[in-house]
Amino acid sequence: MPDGTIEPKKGRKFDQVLDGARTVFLSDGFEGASVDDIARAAGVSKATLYSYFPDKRFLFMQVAKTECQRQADLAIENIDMDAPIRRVLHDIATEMVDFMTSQFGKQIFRICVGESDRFPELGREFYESGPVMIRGKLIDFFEKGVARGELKIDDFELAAEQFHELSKADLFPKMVFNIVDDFTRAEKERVVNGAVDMFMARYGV
Amino acid sequence: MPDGTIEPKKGRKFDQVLDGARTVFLSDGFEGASVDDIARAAGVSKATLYSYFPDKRFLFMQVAKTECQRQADLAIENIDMDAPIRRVLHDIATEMVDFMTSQFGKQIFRICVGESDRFPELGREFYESGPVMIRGKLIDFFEKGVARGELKIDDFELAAEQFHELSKADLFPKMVFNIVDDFTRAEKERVVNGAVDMFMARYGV
DNA sequence: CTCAAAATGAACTGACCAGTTTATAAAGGT
DNA sequence: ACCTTTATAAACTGGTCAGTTCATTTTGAG
Repeated sequence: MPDGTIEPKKGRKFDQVLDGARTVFLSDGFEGASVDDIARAAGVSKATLYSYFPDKRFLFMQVAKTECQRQADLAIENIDMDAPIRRVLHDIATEMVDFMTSQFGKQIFRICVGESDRFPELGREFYESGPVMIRGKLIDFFEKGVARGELKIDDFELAAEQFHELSKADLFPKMVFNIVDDFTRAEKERVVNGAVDMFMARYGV
Repeated sequence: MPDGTIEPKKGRKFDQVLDGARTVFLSDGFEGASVDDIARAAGVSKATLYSYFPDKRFLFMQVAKTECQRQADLAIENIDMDAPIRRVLHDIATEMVDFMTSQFGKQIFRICVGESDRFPELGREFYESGPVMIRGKLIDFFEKGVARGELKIDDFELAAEQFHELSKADLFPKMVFNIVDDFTRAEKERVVNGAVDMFMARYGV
């Protein structure tokens, strides 16, 4: 039955393998995940898996790349850039915090950091599709603010990085060192509002 | 020749093993380091190693704990807390940046993050002896500033975390994702001064 | 129905590694 | 010199895992 959906890329079970790999890698990390586990999770034989992907590293890179792109696309386009400044900053910071504290955000960060010696290109991949993209969006927004005479910024790049970093205050270390697993909305709001206040105190006119 | 230095703790080669372990763990991570490598690096037989430490995990924890303590002690006591505010903030931020960008700081962070699922207690250990200690010092300092009427702070803990986070802007992601390995003094100064400016804009009277 | 491409499962290879054992050798204090 | 504690080298156990092979089965198109 060759109906509606076109076969996207490679063979029939390509995506199936990718899905299984995503699940297992995300929960066990790179070393922790065995290829047998992945094959089992994907509902596919090991031989089939190896007919699609040359080795474990390649499979891993593929998963990481795909997921990062997906998440970046997802998070970027639901913010009204024309709302009042404090509002926009608040929304962006909230978005970043929510991503960072999500199960996926946490795991992908952990893996990128943990494996970045083994996979130098993985770190770069993540950096480009995460921090760099966010910084770009922030700078665009700052430029509008300056044009409207509501902000005064000399070093745009630094300002963007500062805001990004501020939005992680307190939450990030607790998250990354496994002190706590989840935060309440109130805990996040405290940090987000703190970031907005600080940013406006420094760069508001 | 039982001369000057007293034997500090356990057997003669205890520290020798610890040193070798530190070297190898720091360069290869936990999984990456083989016990044979460690024994070789320590100039000690595997049997000797196992006569001092019950297993690899324990040895690793010992190394991590020792190193964290050493580094924390080292960094804390060369700042003149009674200098002008901006000066003190500048010095503290510089200290933090220098630690973070050091080979050791980078590696220990990478390992703590990468292994924090395998070793939940490791993350906490590092968190307590690093971020928590720094925050404490910062809060002490802020309180003096407020008492002198030079600062105005409502949420001290948040302010400390914000300053800590600000001091890593730009540098931290580049470091942690292996985009760059080293920063010039000027690159660090840019961020440190940015952190001080922002902090004072928000909390200065 | 037929046949070739795709998938299966299970066994297998080769490598690595944590931790143990053993027989042997070096220290070092008394 | 003696004897116990400590160290050594090397072999060995048992386990895991990436990647391969192959004989067999499933699938799906013409």
